[in-house]
Amino acid sequence: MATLREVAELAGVSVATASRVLNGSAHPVSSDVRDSVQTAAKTLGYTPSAAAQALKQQRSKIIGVIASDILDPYFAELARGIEIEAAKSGYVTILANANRDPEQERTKFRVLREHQASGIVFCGSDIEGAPGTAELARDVNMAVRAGTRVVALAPRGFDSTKIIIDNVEASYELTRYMLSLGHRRVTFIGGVPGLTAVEQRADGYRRAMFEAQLVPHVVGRTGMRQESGRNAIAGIVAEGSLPEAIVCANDEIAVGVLAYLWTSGYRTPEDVSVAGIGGTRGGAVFGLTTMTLPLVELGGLAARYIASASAQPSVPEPPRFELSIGSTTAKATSGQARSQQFG
Amino acid sequence: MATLREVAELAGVSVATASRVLNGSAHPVSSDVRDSVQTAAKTLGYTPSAAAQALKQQRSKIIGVIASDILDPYFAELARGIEIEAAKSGYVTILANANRDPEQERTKFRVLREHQASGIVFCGSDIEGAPGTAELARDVNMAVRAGTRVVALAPRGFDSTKIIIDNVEASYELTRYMLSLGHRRVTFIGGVPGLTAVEQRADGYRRAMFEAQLVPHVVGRTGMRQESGRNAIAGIVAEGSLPEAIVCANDEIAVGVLAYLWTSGYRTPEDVSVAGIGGTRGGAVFGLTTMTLPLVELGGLAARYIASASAQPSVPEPPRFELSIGSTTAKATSGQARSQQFG
DNA sequence: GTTTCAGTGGTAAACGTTTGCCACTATATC
DNA sequence: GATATAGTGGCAAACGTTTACCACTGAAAC
Repeated sequence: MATLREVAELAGVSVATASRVLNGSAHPVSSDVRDSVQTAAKTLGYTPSAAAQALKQQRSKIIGVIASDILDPYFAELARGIEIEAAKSGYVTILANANRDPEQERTKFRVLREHQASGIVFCGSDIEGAPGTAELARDVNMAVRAGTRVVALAPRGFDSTKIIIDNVEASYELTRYMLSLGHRRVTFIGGVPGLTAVEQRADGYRRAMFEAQLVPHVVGRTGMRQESGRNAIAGIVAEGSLPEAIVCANDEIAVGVLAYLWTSGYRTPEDVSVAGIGGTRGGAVFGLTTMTLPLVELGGLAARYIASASAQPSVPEPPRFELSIGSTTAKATSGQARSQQFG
Repeated sequence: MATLREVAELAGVSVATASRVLNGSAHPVSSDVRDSVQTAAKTLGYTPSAAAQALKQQRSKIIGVIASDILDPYFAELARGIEIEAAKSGYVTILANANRDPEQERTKFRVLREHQASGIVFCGSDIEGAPGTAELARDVNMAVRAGTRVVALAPRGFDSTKIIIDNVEASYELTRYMLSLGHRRVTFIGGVPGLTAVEQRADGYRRAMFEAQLVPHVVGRTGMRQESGRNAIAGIVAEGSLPEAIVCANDEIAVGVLAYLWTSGYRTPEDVSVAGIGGTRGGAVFGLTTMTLPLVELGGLAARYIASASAQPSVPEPPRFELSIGSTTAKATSGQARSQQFG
């Protein structure tokens, strides 16, 4: 690999000048010298050493992403948004999966710092009382004070910049929509116990239910994946009663619920209305009613914040959830209300 | 951030010794000195500078991943496998999405090289005749000769190490399974035209059909996503005829097909058998019959090859597809054969 | 005819590691 | 007692950049 020195020699200038030409600097360089350096670089196929630059400048053009579960389209879309926007400013994205485990998050965070990442984005919220949470918070707070840009895209118990969507409102709105369709027996399904984002969504659901003077039912908190939804609804069906409507903790769970219902001979929305929260692309194919979020944009916001040249970039407003009505929800039928019994 | 020099001073030794203790070296160090260095490092919260290490050693512990589409679970699982295995050896994974565009792949490849990645993994095959393919091949071949480890997990027209699964056989086997169920009108759906992996799968399907003296039908080559499957089957239904069985170019397409069928009142496998290729987790929830591949392991293989300490690591055998029979395929019924007409 | 200054280019000192080489000690070998 | 050798530790030179500082030129300002 050609180095700056070789380019400088070929162009007949000093490395300083070559550096100034090749890696944008305020220092002026005459246009003929500039040209000769550029042709020399092209001839030699010069590639700057990111390592040397990082070492010298004490920061590298790296954005770290610590995701809860990259297999969940919600995070995959977020990661993609970050990557697209990062690439525009010449940043690369280091992806780390942490499985919602604070210990793993901490390890990944440390590694990211070793690589002098300019910024680190946490995708996914924390779990109340998970061991290692306090230590992670300590590390993050220290890094933030040291000038590393840390962004959380979900509720987190540390002092990072926060671009956080309103989970409570999302499920509140969605539940109210279900109620507005005439459903009364509305169940909330899924989620990881203690996961802040899920608790918030459950809270929004409960608030809407209480306001309508209905009893909330929260079940199947066995995870955030499609299987969880499948298992949860299987459990409900096994108990012999189907609610009129189901609000799922996320889209994946909702898709799992649909998969079970459809393969078991139930129909949506005739037998039961189902909705998700998240707005991933997967839901769209199933015509899922869901609270959507522009995920790619949200990721982009975080990347742009980190890549921003300004010393104190303004924190962007988080996007808002929007209700996207699909074909998995419909008005309650009188038959529905009578034929089934609420657990 | 504490540097090695600070640690060395606190421990009362030279930086050389500190380096030898903290970053594994063959040079022996007495255990008491070793201890004092380690405690000093702990006290100061020493974090090695990956940039400095990369600069000095001319390679950094980075594995680059160039994926076709990170939103496709197939690649997401692969990426996850790479990440898990990479992390075990202290490597970090840089993820780049290239949308199957050789120009983008080239850009990402260059950036990865700037960061002195030890290795780069291409996930996803190339598209015949796509502009920029030759230039990408030139760059890759140059990098390979320069000692960068490049691994392709799908058919590719450059001289990288290859860990490539047998796409032809996968669809051949799957098609034969469909035929063994008694189906005669078997259609192949989906895929990106010219995408090598898809062409291979289509070829395997055709071979099986020819052998059974049946006319192959390949349709709906509009992409690899769920939407593509949905649209393709919608088109087929609009033409008024449903095949007895459908082999999809990948699992995502198959799920899209199922989504359409189920939401349109068709039943699987009663009305039509559907199968995919890939073995992503998503398919499992729908009970999809599919040719599965241990994707996480496959990714791990690539990572392990790159992280290998040996100068000439042996190239691992690719895993083989295995038929996983779900609930979306069944024996042909006599009614099926008579009631419908093949386009 | 000075002085000032914008424009341009070079010199050299970092940045934080790793590692080849040398030096010293203590023990083993002849 | 001389010599080899294993064990241990330090010195200093890189690795490829960036950038503060200095130097020179020519034109503008006085």
